[in-house]
Amino acid sequence: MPELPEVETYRRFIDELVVGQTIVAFEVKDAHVLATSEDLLRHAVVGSRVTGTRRLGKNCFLELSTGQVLVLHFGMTGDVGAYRDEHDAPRFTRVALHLDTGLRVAFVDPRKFGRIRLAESVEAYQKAKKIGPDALNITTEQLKAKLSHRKTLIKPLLLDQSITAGLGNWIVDEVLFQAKIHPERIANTLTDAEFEALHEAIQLVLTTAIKHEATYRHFPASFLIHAREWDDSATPGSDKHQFCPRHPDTGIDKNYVGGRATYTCPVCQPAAQ
DNA sequence: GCAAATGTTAGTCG
DNA sequence: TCGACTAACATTTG
Repeated sequence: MPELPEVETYRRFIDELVVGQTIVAFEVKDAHVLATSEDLLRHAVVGSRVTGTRRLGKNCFLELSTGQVLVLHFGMTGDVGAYRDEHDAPRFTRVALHLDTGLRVAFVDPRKFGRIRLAESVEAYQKAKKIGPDALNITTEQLKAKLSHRKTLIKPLLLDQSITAGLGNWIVDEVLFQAKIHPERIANTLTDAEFEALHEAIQLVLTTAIKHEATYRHFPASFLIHAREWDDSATPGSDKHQFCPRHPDTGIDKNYVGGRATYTCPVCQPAAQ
């Protein structure tokens, strides 16, 4: 789940629950998700107050009263939850922050690709990890500057967090569909008009997804996402929602681009020459 | 039982 | 050293 809109939704959830609160315990149920040592994390976090939250791409930050930040990355299957009693802890809770109010905030991650770490600041982390501008803030000019000299496929470039941060697999498919650009187009063949369309589509898809709190089935019917098999309303193998929203007679193609499942409309997104 | 999965990154090869 | 590509990570779900 966690691409930019999900992470923004998690951030808002965390912001409401923990800003102003003091963390009284740092409970580790599975140290696999820790990218900073447990001792160091506990030392930084316990007794600190959370002064604010931030987000950059798919990373969520809790700003601590010590000046440091706790960085949450949710991997492929990360989520957040809140509970009060141990027996209500969500399944796959890996780490829990215990607040002075008695509430516990859970970092939930079945597949354990997510990570929790400590950083000196959001900016330091961004620099160290070479994370590009957030996809909601990048301008058409910046996008063009980073892509127009590249000789490789556009889709893997859009997934590269150092170019712009926050776009994941389904969002890139949706963006390319909305911008009517084939995912295997070579980046340096895009026209100015296509860069404009790309930028506009990024804004459209992200703001729409955040507005619906990343609940896919509430997205407009004009979105390609309804063709993805993991949409609740489309069972694998069925032909429900398998057609282009703009061309009811045209089936959506599924392919692999850069090793990732990729959905396209053959009419809207003509193949690269 | 088998296939697929929303992300990242280390390693390899030119 | 950089760019491009692939495999691997760990586990659940359909």
